Amino acid sequence: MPARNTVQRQIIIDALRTLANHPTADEVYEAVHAEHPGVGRATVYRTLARLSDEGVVGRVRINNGADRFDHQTFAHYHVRCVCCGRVDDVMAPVLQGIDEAAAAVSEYRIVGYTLQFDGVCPACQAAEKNDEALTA
Amino acid sequence: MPARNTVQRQIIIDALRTLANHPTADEVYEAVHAEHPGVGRATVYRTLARLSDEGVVGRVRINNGADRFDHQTFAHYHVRCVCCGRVDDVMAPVLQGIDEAAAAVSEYRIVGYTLQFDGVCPACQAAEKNDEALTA
DNA sequence: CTTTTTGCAAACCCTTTGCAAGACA
DNA sequence: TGTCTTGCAAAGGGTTTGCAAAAAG
Repeated sequence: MPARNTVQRQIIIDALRTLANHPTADEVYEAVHAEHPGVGRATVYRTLARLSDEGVVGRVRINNGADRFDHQTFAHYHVRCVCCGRVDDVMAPVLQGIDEAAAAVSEYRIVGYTLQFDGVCPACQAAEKNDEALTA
Repeated sequence: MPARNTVQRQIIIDALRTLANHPTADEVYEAVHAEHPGVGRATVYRTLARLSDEGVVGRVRINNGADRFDHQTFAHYHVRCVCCGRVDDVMAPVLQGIDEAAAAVSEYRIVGYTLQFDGVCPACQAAEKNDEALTA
């Protein structure tokens, strides 16, 4: 059953294209709802889930945090700032043969993997330096 | 401030050693609470968090699911069954130089990464075969 | 006209928190 | 004793769900 081309679906796709930097479902909802107060939260969550199932958008799963959505769909990784929660792309070469390596030591049929980096973003690194200067 | 050696702490450590296969905090709570009804859920969550901060136990972060705890603390990966949610160890060699590779293409100071495999466990593979046989 | 989507609100899961009472060192 | 830890219950963040009304094909 192909997805119906509803007004809401298009609004949500457009919002995702407009919003930068991996918005959460709730951020998409806020943006959509601000412009179109009739659109409900459940619709945004349901539609984002469908879109990512269909491969129209990407879903970035974040440890201990809300999932984020990405209008880019090519394979790439993400890094999350442990200080401020910001998420950015990591354009590292995609790991080759890692599924096979896991399959070789497991009884599972491997269907995929998630790799997430944790780090400190430039802004928070700068803030750290300020703190040190003040403390010293 | 070193952790105090409370009765509850020891009970929780023992429960983790006894429980197999990466229990969630709530599963630890159920087990502990069954034996020691006086121990509350908050204590289990707080204590597990401390123990993993101290490196006494491992914490396995699961995408879209409860965190799991592991009395093994050496570095290894995990695979989660997309059908039943079961989590098992993946004793694949730990990736070398991956933090550096990410750091090379990012402005972030990389502090770590999380790698989680998704797959289908042996039991669910068998169940799939049964379904096919019935459908055919 | 049939089936899918929507919107709302309530429910859900997992986890954290405020606070007074209790336990440790 | 002074401080850390506990237990309870309530709140919190993020997401899903039941259902009747509305919209798509």
